Order: sequence, then structure tokens, then C-alpha cells
Amino acid sequence: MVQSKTDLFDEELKTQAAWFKVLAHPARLKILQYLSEANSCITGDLSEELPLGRTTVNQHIKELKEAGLIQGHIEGVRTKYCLNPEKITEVKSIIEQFLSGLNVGDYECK
Amino acid sequence: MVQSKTDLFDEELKTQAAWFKVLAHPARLKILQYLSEANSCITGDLSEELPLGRTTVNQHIKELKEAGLIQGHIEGVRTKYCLNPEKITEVKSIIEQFLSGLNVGDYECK
DNA sequence: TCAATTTGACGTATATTTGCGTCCAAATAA
DNA sequence: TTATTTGGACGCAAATATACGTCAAATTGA
Repeated sequence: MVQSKTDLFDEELKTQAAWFKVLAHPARLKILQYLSEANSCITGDLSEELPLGRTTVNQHIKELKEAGLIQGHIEGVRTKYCLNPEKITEVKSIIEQFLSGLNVGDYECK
Repeated sequence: MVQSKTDLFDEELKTQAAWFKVLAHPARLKILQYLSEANSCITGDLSEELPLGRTTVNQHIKELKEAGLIQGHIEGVRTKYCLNPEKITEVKSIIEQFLSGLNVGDYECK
């Protein structure tokens, strides 16, 4: 019997792991990076920036949207995307929280 | 220069995404956290700390070992595991590098 | 109105991850 | 020696992720 057992871990670890997973694909990192560098919404085909088909890119966009990291605004027949600064800040904080817990400054292997 | 800037850039994204992926499972986060909190090598059965079977935990340990984040030392019939502080520091730096690139301080959605 | 454009929804095929059972080698205890 | 403990190697099956083709709705221009 093979099942997903992730719900057996405590909430904090699950949340942290889930955020790492959202960021665990170069296409999604690239989209975030692009939107950040544009410092604005961009219209239309993000897929031209990536070595992937349009629908695949859309899939990644959808994941980022569902995670709340980006927002889409419909403008006529097009859609503008932009980062959600609040959520980005939140994620940074959550990840930072985990990483800072790995205190290796005085780590000793005994 | 053998590679174009674009290629180097993509390599960087792939590396960053790969590290996020290593951390994208609560079991692996838990293992790292446990080793960190123990502030030492621990001997033997980490699976008692996790809601997973021994072989499954071993699988996650193997991934962390292959990623270089932890080290195993054989002691007779047992194995001691400990964090690899250098690698942990390196990963922190790589992740920090990506996150700090998402500069939302003056982000404007135009 | 009608055709073209844009983009999301849906389905599908493939690849990868996850969880675990089984077996085996090495060290140790009896 | 033999039995036991420990943990890695291997392989299987289910779950999930990835990539993309197709289709339909909405908007816009002719």
C-alpha cells in the first residue's frame, strides 16, 4: 500500500516543505525572476522567455497563482501578471525561518 | 567563453531549483532539523523520529547524503549521521541569492 | 457579423517521486 | 561456529509532476 504520508508530519514542516516545492522547478523560478526584473506586470506570452510550450508555461503560472506568489489581471483579451509582494515577503520569511534553524555555527560532530 | 550568458543563467536556475527540490519534502527537513538540534552525529535509527518506515527514511537519508548535506560514518554495525556544515552554508547562500533577487521593496504593478 | 487573437480548461502520455517489502553483506553476540 | 542486529541495494506499485495537444470562451478589429 503506497500512500502519501505527508499529513503525518507537523504543520510547520509541511508548510515549509510545500513552499520549497513550489520553488523546485527552474521554469517557476524563471517566471518569478522575470516578473521581478520587469518590475511590473507583463502582458501575454511569458512562454517566449522559456524553453517550453505555451500551455506548459501556463501550467507553471497557474501553480504560482494558486500558491499566491503572482497575480493575474485581465485586460481585454490579454492578461497581465505581477508578483504579489506580500506573499513573496511571507515566503522569504518562512524559508529563512527554516534555514536559520539549521544552526551550524557551532556544529560539532561527536 | 565557452557558454553564452543565457546558458550560464539557465544553469544557475537549474542549480537553485535543484536545491529547492532537495528540501521539498517534510521528511528531509525533519532529518536536517533533527541532526541540527542534536548538535551532533546521531547513531542509528532515524526512522523512529519519523512517521515512515525504515527503508523510506533511508531513501531520504540517501538523497540528503548524495546532495552532500549530511555525512555518514560507519561505526561497527551502526552508522552515525551528521550535518555537513560547509554544504549547509553553501545551500543557504544559494537560496538566499535567489530570494534576494526577488526585490519587492519598490515593486510596482503597472 | 465574422475571423483572428489570447488564454484558460481539460485530457493524456511520460517521467519522476514516494513508500515500502525483500534480500544480502558486515559486524557483533552467543 | 551460528544467530542476531544493522543498514544498504534493489525492485515494485501508487502517487504526483511535467509537458503538451486540443478545444472553447472572451475580446477585438475588419
